[in-house]
Amino acid sequence: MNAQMKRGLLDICVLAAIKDEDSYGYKIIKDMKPYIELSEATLYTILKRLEAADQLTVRSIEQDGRLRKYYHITGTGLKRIEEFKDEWKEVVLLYQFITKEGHHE
Amino acid sequence: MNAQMKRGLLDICVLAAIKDEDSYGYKIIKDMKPYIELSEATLYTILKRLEAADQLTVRSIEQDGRLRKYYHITGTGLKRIEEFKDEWKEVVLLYQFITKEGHHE
DNA sequence: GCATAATACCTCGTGATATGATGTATTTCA
DNA sequence: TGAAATACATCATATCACGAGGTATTATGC
Repeated sequence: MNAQMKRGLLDICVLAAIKDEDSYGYKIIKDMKPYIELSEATLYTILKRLEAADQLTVRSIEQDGRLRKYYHITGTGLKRIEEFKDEWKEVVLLYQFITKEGHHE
Repeated sequence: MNAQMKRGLLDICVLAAIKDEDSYGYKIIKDMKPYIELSEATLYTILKRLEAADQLTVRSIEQDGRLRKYYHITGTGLKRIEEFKDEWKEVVLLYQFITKEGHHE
């Protein structure tokens, strides 16, 4: 999938990836890989953005001397997913506009 | 629809708007309005981009002293729409990932 | 034992691009 | 006569995905 298409989808995907269970950077990338690929640089940009927007919270855990940051979705984050579902309806209409035959009257 | 979501869709929408019948800037905006709103600044940016990518051709027509530029889709443009349909399948899978309940095993 | 890969975090610079603001010129209509 | 609609255009700005590069630890293969 190209970069333009990803915009508007990636944020929501990351929220979805931590929705049911707190997760951390490396795992999020692996979990999303079958559906969409994103670089670490992209993910950390997104996580920062979502944290600044109060859509997730962070909790640092030291495990065997290795740092791990767990991300937890907030109410605002869950709301964002719900809003996306509404927006999706518009996207589907747009898809129909793109694929329908004979626009002219 | 937010700006991020529009990216990756707008180019294709403009191509779809001229797919069956040549059209010009102002009309394209009006035709797309029920489905997606875009400013003139955005449209002319897109038209320039699509022309540079050989996805459409331009033909200037003087009508009652008023300039009108008609845009015509090329084979490359039609191919782009077809490619988008494939990409759409990935987007739908992504939507399922976002909306499914219980990601954890 | 040692190199390579995997895990796990991070920053910086760049390129692509949607949009508001702004400008030009004509026609239509109240 | 003046406002709105038609129709084009440019520029500056903000957002954002990503490649390139960096640090440190643990696991794996030879």
